[in-house]
Amino acid sequence: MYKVSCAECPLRKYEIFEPFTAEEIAFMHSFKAGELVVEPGTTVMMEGMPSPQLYTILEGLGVRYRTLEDGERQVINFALPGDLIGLQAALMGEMSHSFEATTDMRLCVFNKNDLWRLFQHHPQRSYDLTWLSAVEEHFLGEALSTLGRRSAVERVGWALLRVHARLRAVGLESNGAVPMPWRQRDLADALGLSLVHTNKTLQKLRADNLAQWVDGMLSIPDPFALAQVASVDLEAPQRRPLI
Amino acid sequence: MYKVSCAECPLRKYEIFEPFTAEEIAFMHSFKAGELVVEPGTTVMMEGMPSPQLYTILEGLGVRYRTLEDGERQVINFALPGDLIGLQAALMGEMSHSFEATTDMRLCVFNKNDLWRLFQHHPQRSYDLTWLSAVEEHFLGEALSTLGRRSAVERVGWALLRVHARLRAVGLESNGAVPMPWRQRDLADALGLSLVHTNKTLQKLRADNLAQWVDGMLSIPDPFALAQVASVDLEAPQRRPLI
DNA sequence: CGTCCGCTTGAATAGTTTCAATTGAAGTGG
DNA sequence: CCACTTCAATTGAAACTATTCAAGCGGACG
Repeated sequence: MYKVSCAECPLRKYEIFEPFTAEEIAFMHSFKAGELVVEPGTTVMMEGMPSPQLYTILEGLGVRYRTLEDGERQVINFALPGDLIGLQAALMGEMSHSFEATTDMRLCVFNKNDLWRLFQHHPQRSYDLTWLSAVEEHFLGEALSTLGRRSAVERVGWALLRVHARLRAVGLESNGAVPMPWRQRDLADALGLSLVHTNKTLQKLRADNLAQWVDGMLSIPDPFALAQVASVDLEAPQRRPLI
Repeated sequence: MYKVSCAECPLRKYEIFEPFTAEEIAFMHSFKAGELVVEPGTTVMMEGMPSPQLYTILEGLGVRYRTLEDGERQVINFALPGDLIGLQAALMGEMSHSFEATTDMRLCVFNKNDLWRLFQHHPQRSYDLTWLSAVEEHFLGEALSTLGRRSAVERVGWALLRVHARLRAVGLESNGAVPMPWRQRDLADALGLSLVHTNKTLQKLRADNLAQWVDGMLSIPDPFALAQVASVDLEAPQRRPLI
């Protein structure tokens, strides 16, 4: 664990919209407690457990999931750089889902005690935090409709389009492809489908050249065509990292 | 539209935990813009539309839902007294779901412009708002796992238990029964099941005397038995109204 | 070289949807 | 006051989608 310059911290992204005051920059330095580097497969936060800390993903990809009574797993969503992890634990006392790193990951660590300090002295930042929470709620609502009312092809197509767009938004696209390090098992658990059926659906999309997901890389030759097949509205607002 | 005494406003519930200062009470009076009374079936907020206002349900029951491209409807959740409606529109600019009153309803109206004032001058209240948002996220996660990984009996059982508990929590239980004014169609759309299958599942639960939902009233003779059948963890945290 | 893991395949099964039609209660207009 | 419409709940049967079970394949790794 070591301190890094604020320039490397995603909090800096704010500057695009509104420059920081000297006081604010000083505050953020004090807010950031350090960094955490973890290996693939590491469970960073566990459902039901309290956590004294709050994280922002600096680098790497992960997955948020819940475990059901019968041992089944429901993936809540995939986590990308810029995502905030552990707000629930900070506010509610304990996490309602687990968080696991899928690749090597570098996290920016904040102390949950400092959160209250943020609310007291930085209304703009706390407003943004609430905004972030509202955005999360929005995307969960979208996921809910997908699981509730869509066929396998639509679910898989929707998930690939969303993940692709988000990875592009955080600048992880190269040569028209984005990293997709998760397993078919993860996608199946995210979409409420069996592994077998997810596999067959992926093959269908691959055969029609609508989406290529091979060797941990995903490319979507024609997003509009895939959106058509998956009945997805491409115009829907995309998530953008804030903190 | 007319002003009501603060004693009638749910914001007053805070006093249970922490007395208001004179300044805060004055602030809340200024925050509350008035009241809105609507009839059953009224769409209070529409997905995709901005809204200059923010509501708290004082009385009555409603439903939050999204409409999909193909016209299908996904119920996000059922809304009870104490629930905050329209935070998304206030923060993100537009609603990601619609809100409709199921029964006669009385709403407390706030102006979205005042929200920023809240964040600036009342850190405790804005913290609570974020907390509320985190709780909402928690319950959406629970709904997501239910739709993704559970059978029809489990879904229906889960929904009935949750709604029952929430209605009880806001004091709407009488003679062991709570009001359940929604239609089988609404429940089906909430659970991602067909109407026919929802109907047959309800009948099964009724036959086994696990849940009686007739004439708009719901009673659950033995919650533990139902929780058993539905593989639901009764110990899971319940939502409590905050604002 | 053997084991593990992720991906793939086929066949049988089960759960859920869709279609089509009926009932009863409540509301509407002549 | 009675036909007529409407809406929610209900039923049965047929069709289908997705799950489960079971097995095989290939690459990675010790």
